Amino acid sequence: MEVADYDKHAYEPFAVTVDLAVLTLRAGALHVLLVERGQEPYAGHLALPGGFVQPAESAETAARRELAEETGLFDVSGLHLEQLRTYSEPDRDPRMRVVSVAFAALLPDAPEPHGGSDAADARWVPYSAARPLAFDHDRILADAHERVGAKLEYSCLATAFCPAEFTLGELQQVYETVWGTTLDRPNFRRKVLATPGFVEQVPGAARLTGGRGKPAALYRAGPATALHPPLLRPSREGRPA
Amino acid sequence: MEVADYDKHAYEPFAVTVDLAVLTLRAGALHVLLVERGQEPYAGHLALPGGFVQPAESAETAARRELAEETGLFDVSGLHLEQLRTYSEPDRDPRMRVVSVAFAALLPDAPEPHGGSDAADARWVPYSAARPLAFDHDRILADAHERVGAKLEYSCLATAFCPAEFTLGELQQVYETVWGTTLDRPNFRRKVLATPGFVEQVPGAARLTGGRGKPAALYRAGPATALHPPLLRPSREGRPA
DNA sequence: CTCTTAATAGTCAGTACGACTATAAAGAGG
DNA sequence: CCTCTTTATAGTCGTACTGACTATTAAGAG
Repeated sequence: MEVADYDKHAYEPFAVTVDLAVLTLRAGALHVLLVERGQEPYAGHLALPGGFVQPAESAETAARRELAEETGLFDVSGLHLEQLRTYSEPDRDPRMRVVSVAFAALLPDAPEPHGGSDAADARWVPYSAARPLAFDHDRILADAHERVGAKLEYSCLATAFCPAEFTLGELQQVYETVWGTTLDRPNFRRKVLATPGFVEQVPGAARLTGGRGKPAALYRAGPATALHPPLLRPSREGRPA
Repeated sequence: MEVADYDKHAYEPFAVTVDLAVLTLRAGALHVLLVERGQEPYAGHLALPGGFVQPAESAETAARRELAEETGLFDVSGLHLEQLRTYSEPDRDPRMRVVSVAFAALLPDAPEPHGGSDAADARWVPYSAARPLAFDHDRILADAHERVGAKLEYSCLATAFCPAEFTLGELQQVYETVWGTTLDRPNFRRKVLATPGFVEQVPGAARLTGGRGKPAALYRAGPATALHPPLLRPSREGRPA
């Protein structure tokens, strides 16, 4: 079949890429993985990592491949990768028509990327210092942040930011950092423990959080994926007067 | 600049399409707009309407254009159109590599589509009778249903299914139909009215819902877009024992 | 005129949540 | 060694929200 006949429409080829908003927590601050562009346009600017989708792979597969290439990680199979949305404005790349499928990825720890061939200069940048980015990546990054913040409310996604075993204080830090708020510690604890399957206590040991204070019990992620009822962000649009 | 040099990757062209899951409520049942395919593959099968993205338009623009063409509607500017996700599995179309950006659209009333040139046979089909569809459209439709059901929980989207003026009973029917549950009427009413900006009462008249019973007050959509706190679906994963 | 239907008003108990206080267990600094 | 600080954990209390109900009102059907 001739492609031009397809469903009575003209067939127009597009370049399809993936863009990755890879988020992690380092030293209590949200960081995003960025690469420095070496070519025009936006040479010297920071941009989200990404690349072309290959002929035989899906956008999800391409996203995992690019993630492995740019971070040097090899266990990309287990981590959380979420399709954000697709950006297709005709002028978003000045050179040609590029449709980009954006993903958000959440990493627990933050190894400094020892770039593969691809990303000699990929590095973690604090979220607050990430702008301005090349192309429409500012918007993609903002959308990723908003999506992750929203998903924390009604899913167990927060554990994706934590190592295999973590304390409730660390889990709370995830919420506080992504939401940019502070939470009441006893209330947070009560809420998390009251949600069946969110976290499970590791029987044996307790960990010293790195320094002072009473050692905290260790937990690992439970089998649940959704939070019922949700853990809502404070403030936003306030209560009815 | 030569496209093959773009960011050290090979440039591969893809066909980019939009697929539309257009939902409405007719006679208390969820319906979806489908077209009958005239060509192979899947000739004679039902499929979601859609088409190619043109060189100068975004996927959102293409979705609105296709929607106008396939339904014969002209006021597509005001209705709710939401990007679902992008489907890019390499073998989703047996003919060629097609990446499709899927949208969910919500229509208030349900005029029988008087097809433009494009969709001589576009028609409303009850959601329960919609499968099997061509390509991976079963999955797209299911994703659209799930997304719409989830958005009803925390957004004011339900009014998009209703005409400009509606009764609380009609609004409740939207929730019940999309969620496939029944809701307690007084509780639903209390919840909706307690959310500021969700609905506003039309001062003058009351409407007879079409037949029996006490006439209901008319409401129109308010300025709010989000529900705080959300209106959660019942059941799902039950309460902790 | 009565029955049915649907809208609206109101009650009540269980639960969740925000704000708060109290206690326990570690390190830091004298 | 003793105390202060820090962090984890336990518990309290009042308000708001929710689910399950009952009651009343206003229409059409027969």
